[in-house]
Amino acid sequence: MTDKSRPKTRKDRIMDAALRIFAEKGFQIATITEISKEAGVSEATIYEYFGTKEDLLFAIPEKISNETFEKSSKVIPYIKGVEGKIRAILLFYVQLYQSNPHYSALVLLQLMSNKRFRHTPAHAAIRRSSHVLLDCIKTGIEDGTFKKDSNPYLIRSMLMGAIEHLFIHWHMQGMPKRKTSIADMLDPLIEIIFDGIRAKKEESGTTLYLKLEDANVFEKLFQKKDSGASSKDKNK
Amino acid sequence: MTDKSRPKTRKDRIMDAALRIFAEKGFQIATITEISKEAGVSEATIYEYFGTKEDLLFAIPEKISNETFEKSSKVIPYIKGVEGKIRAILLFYVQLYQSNPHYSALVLLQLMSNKRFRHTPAHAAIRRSSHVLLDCIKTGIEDGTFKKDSNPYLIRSMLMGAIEHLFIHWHMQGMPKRKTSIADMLDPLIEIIFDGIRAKKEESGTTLYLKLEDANVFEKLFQKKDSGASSKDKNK
DNA sequence: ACATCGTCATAGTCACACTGTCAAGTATTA
DNA sequence: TAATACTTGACAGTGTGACTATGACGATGT
Repeated sequence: MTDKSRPKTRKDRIMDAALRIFAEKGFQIATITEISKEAGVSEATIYEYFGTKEDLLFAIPEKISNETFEKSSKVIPYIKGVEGKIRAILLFYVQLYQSNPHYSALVLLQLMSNKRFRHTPAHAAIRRSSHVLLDCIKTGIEDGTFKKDSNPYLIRSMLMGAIEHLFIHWHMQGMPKRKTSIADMLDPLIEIIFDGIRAKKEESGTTLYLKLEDANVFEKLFQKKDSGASSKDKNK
Repeated sequence: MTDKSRPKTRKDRIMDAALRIFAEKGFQIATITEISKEAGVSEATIYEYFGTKEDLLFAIPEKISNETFEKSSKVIPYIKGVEGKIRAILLFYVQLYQSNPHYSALVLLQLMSNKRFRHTPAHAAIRRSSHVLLDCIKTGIEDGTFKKDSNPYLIRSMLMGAIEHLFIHWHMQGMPKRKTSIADMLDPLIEIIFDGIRAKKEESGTTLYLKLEDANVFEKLFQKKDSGASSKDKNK
C-alpha cells in the first residue's frame, strides 16, 4: 500500500544511490555531494532523512536484512532434517549476496569491520540468522547427526567464514569472468564439512540436495503466504 | 648508522604508535595529531617519512608480512607430507595473528577491504603465503592424499576463511575472556576439513600434529640457520 | 488568502589531512 | 672552535568535505 505504487520515493532514491556509490567507491571516498547528485536531490534533503553520513550507511542494510530473515524463517521450519535446514540457510545467504553484489560489498567490505555497526538493528537481524544456523548445528550434534564432540561455534565459523571469504575475494579481485559462481561451490563446500563432522555411516544416501533451481520453490511458498496478509502502514 | 643502535628510531616509533592507534580506533578516526603525540614527534616529521596517512597505514604490515613469509618458507620445505605442511602454514598464520592482536586487527579490519592495499608490497607477501598454501593443496590432490575432484581454491578459502572469520569475531566482540583460544580450534578445524577431503583410508594414523608448543621447534631451526652461513637458496 | 510542509540553494562553521617556512638543534668536517 | 649540511619542531596556512542554519519557492489543504 503506502507509496509502493510510486516509482521511487526520495528516501528510496537516496538509499539506492548511496548503496551503489558506497559499494563501488567505499564509504570514506564517497561524498554526500555525489550521492545527492546521483539521487537527484539536494544535499540538505539527505540530512533531513538521515542524521549523518554513517546513519545513511547503516540504514541501507536494515530493511534488506530483516526481509531476508523473515523470508528464511518462513521456509526453514518446513524443511526436515538438520542438514537440509543448514543447506537452506546457507543457500539463502549465498543467493542474497550473489544476486545483489552492491549489498554484499557493502556488508562485507564496509560494515563488517565497523564496530558501531554491531549496535545496529541491521546487525541484529544478521545475528538472528546466524543464531538460527547455530541452533541447527547444535541440534545436529544432539540428535546424533554430527559427531558428539563437535564444536558448534567452530562449525558455524567454518561455514560462514568460507562463504564470506569467497565473496570478499569475488569483490576484491575483479569478479567479472569467474568460471564457477559461488553458488556452484556451495554444495561441495557443505559436503566437505558435513563429511568431516557426520557421526558415522553414510546410510543417509538420500541427502536432500538443494540447488539453486529449487530456490523457486521458496518463492512460491512466499507468494502463497503474502497474498493474504495485510501490510503494515507506516506512512505518516 | 644513524640511530640504528638506539632502541627505536623515530620512524619505528611512528609506526608503532600508528599500529596501536589504527588498530584500536580505526584508520579514519585516528588522527595524525594523535599519532604524532603518541610517538613523541611533530606532525611534520610524520610527513617526512610517509607521504600520506594511508602510506603510513600501508607501511606497517610490509615488514612483518615479509618476515613471516621468509620464516615460514624456511621451515615448510623440511616438513614432510602435505597435511603437515598445511598444518604448519596455518599454524604460522594463527600464531602471528594471535600473538600480535594489533597487527591482526589492522590487517583484517582496516586493510582487508581496502582496494588500494591490494597493490601494495605488503599484500604481495600475504599473497605469496596464500599461494604456497594453494600449492600444497594442489600437491595433495595430485599425489592422492586428497580426493581427485577437490577444488583447491575452495579448500583454501575454507581454511583461510574460517580462520579469518574466527579472528574477526575475536576482535569485534570483546575478546577478553574466551574459553578456547583460536589456536586451540585450529586442530579440530583442520581435522574436519581433512576428514572431508581425504581420499580414502585412515591408514595415515600417524598424522603429524603440530600444536602450539611445537612452534618453538621452528624458532630453534631459525637460530641454527641464522647464526651459520647465509644460505638463502631455498631447497629444490 | 493563508498556513504548512517538503525541498532546494546558499552560505557558513568546523575538523582534519596536508603544505610551507623558518628557526633551532645535531652531526660531520675542517 | 667554527663552518657546514642535515634533521626536527613549531606554527601558520590551504583545501576538502561533513554538517548546520536560514530563507525562498512551490504544492497542498483549510
